[in-house]
Amino acid sequence: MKNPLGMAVLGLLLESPLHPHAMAATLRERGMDRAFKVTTGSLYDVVRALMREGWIEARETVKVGARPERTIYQLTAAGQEEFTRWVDRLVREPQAEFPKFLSAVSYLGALGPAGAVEALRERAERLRASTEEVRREHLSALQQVPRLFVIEVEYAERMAEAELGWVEEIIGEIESGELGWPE
Amino acid sequence: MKNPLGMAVLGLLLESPLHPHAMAATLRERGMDRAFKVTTGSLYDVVRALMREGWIEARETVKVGARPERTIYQLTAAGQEEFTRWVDRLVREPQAEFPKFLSAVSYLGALGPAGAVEALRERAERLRASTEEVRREHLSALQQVPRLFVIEVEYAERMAEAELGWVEEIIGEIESGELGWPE
DNA sequence: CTCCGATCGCTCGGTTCCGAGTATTTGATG
DNA sequence: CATCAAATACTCGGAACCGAGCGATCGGAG
Repeated sequence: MKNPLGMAVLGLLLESPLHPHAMAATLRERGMDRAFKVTTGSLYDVVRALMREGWIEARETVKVGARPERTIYQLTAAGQEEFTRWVDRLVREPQAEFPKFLSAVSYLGALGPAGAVEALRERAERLRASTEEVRREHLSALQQVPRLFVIEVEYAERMAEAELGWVEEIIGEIESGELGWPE
Repeated sequence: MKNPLGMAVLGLLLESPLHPHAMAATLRERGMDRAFKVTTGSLYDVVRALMREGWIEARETVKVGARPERTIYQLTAAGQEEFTRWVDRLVREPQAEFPKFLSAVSYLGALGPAGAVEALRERAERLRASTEEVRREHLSALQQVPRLFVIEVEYAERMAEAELGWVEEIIGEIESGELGWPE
């Protein structure tokens, strides 16, 4: 049980029992698919794993018309505890992450000064566009729910700003020649 | 071919032909295992995939004593091109990433104000310790190689600082009551 | 010279991931 | 009322991932 989507499922079931499809729909509605990778295949795997661990249980299986059955799951007492432990652990312990940009920057030299500037500029542009959109949605979300419920967006925005700042700075240093280009 | 480890392999082979085990060793020596997830199993899978794509080729298979054979791989012309394209693409196009902390922050509310502060404090502490260590290694690396070759560490440090700053700020806002705790 | 731990180099196979596919129903449109 | 896109709900199997394990060699301590 390492997939954070499992945590998201527990978090949702804390509110009310749901069937997997509804979980995915709810996560997307609330924009939580920015924080959790919500893919249908993984979702059903994760739900099965949560069952194995005894953190959730099937409540009923409903059949409406000739559609596929919906199995509705609910949290167990163990699942409630686990949810809190899970959140706590992930907040407490920084995990080694491997963002793709970090990999790419390791080989920035391969692009040559001009190529690097060009590519970084485009990244900066895209970064500005997407944070602009996030900010807009964030603002409108704040009209409807308390700040604590969308606090992760503040974190995401802050990190995006930091990245953008760094990218712009490096562009400047390449252009000014301050960042030497050996070999 | 999505695994960034493939890009790392191409990057290494740009310098000289190597066998997989040597690739892993080199990546670790240079501290690149902070930017790439280097696991032996995946490495051999990735090398096979690069072969399939025609970006690398087996150069020779050497047998020393009764040890397992070492197959030495080298870059093809197509592989060289692909390497640059790969770096360029990852620099240009921000990818949706799902850091675990972002997931956890989405459910920060579950910890309650006191629990959240406690957990965030510990994270801050660990963050400070690990960045301190990275900074030390970075400084000593700079004595030996040009800045461009370890530029990714500057990025990592910047991002770590941003995260730490945010965490400390939120701790403050929880304690001051500025961040309300509904429900 | 004989252990023993470290290093060398790779394979194996169980898990996890995940998108394409399937099959139905609902709702809107002309 | 016929049609078609969107929503409903899940299954399936190939691909990717990755750590434990394996069998050998080397270097040094006693």
